[in-house]
Amino acid sequence: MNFSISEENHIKWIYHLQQKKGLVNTNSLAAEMQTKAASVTDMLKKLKAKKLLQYEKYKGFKLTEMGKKTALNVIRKHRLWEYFLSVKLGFEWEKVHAIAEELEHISSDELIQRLDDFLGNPSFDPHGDPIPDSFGKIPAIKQYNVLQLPLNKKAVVSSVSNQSPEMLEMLKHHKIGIGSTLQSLKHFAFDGSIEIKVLKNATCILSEQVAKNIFVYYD
Amino acid sequence: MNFSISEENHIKWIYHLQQKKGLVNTNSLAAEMQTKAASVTDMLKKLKAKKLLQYEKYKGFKLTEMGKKTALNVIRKHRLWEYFLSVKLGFEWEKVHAIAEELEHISSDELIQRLDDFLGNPSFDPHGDPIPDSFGKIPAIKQYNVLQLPLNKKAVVSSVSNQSPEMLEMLKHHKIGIGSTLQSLKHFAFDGSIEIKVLKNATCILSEQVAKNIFVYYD
DNA sequence: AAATAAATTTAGACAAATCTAAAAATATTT
DNA sequence: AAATATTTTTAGATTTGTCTAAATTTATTT
Ligand SMILES: [Mn+2]
Ligand SMILES: [Mn+2]
Ligand SMILES: [Mn+2]
Ligand SMILES: [Mn+2]
Repeated sequence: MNFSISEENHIKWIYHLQQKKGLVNTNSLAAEMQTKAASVTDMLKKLKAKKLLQYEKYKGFKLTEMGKKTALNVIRKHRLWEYFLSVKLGFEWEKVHAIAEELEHISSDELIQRLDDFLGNPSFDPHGDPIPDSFGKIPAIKQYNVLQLPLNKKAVVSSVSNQSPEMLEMLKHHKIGIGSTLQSLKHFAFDGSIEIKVLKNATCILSEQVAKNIFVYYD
Repeated sequence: MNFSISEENHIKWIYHLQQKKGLVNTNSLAAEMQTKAASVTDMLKKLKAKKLLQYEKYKGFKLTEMGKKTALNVIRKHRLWEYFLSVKLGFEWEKVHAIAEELEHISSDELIQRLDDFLGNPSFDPHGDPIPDSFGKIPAIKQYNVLQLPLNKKAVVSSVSNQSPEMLEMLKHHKIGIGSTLQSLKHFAFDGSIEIKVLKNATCILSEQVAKNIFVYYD
């Protein structure tokens, strides 16, 4: 089934708030989406009619299985596009969200499947959030700070928690980016710095201050 | 200024029909866009109010300079996305148009600039249509059939006029695609076939039947 | 120059998505 | 348990984009 942009946005936000707060109510959804409670009520009725939502008036609401599946598909598209914008087009991380907010509503399933493959089936978006697969399954992969990484274990950079220009300059210099594979080679007790090998590139030293912002995963 | 999806689609079609037929009228625009004449009239008034169109009722209409610029920007986005879908994601050519019809309405200018650079600033979309630059200028580059290409001149593949699976199989085998650089080395009078070198790849022979479908450009 | 045909516009309706203001239901306080 | 506050829903309006059917204008024939 195909849903409107507004329907998709509502479903997605209900999902996010359900995850974060356990339950959602009309006012908090309206606040989050920068709309009015009356508009939310209108949409709730529509989503109920489309069987995306269990809803009894005045009693609250929550997504049906189909609603969840729909939400996860929008989230999947959002995060894949964010990864594309960041890794392929070189966008700064704070700019990708607004653009992905539009791109997530492009409807072609084949587009998303091909994009996913083109990107190398990434597990996390540039903010470190997991990317659901085409079944809506969220990868059960843990992220680690690079400082916690076992020595010599190959791991993939999934996110960086500081995206200042200074940090970007440094990462660029070392040819480290989201999706880079690296190995931790040695920890130095003297200053907490670590030596890492960036696969297909050189070995380098990262200060503790830098390293604590870099997160990786491995299987 | 930002325009709605419907406004952008109308502007784009008026531009196309203006180019092809010299002038556009209400009925032909309605037919082309699969809508009704009355709906077109409504939109014409809106576009006039936004100064995209010169329009006097019953007298006809045509785009203003600003209207043309807007149309060319939508066309630029459409064709860059088509190139992306075809060359980067490997879509068959007949599928890219429908998806680009949605993607062309994503509003970020920076996105398009970065996409253009990421794609290597292509001059033609996969159908051989020229891609306007960010000023709306259409490249004054001529395309040639590969059979007409001067010997040893390096040229870039811009389009292929037959996109059957059999043709695709053959091109894939020779590692020829949109954006490939090649040189024509020799013409054989016996059967009209040509020997070409695909840069960074091997030399190969193309039958006249294949070659007549391949178009290239050079500067 | 009428008469007729074709193209275009208007009038009025409808669906989607939103809003404000008022009413109704539920929750919290006294 | 009343009174009050909060939350949610309804009623009715607005904007955008579309439609059908009728009216109007322009073009083409007789
Ligand atoms: Mn969105
Ligand atoms: Mn994100
Ligand atoms: Mn379109
Ligand atoms: Mn095209």
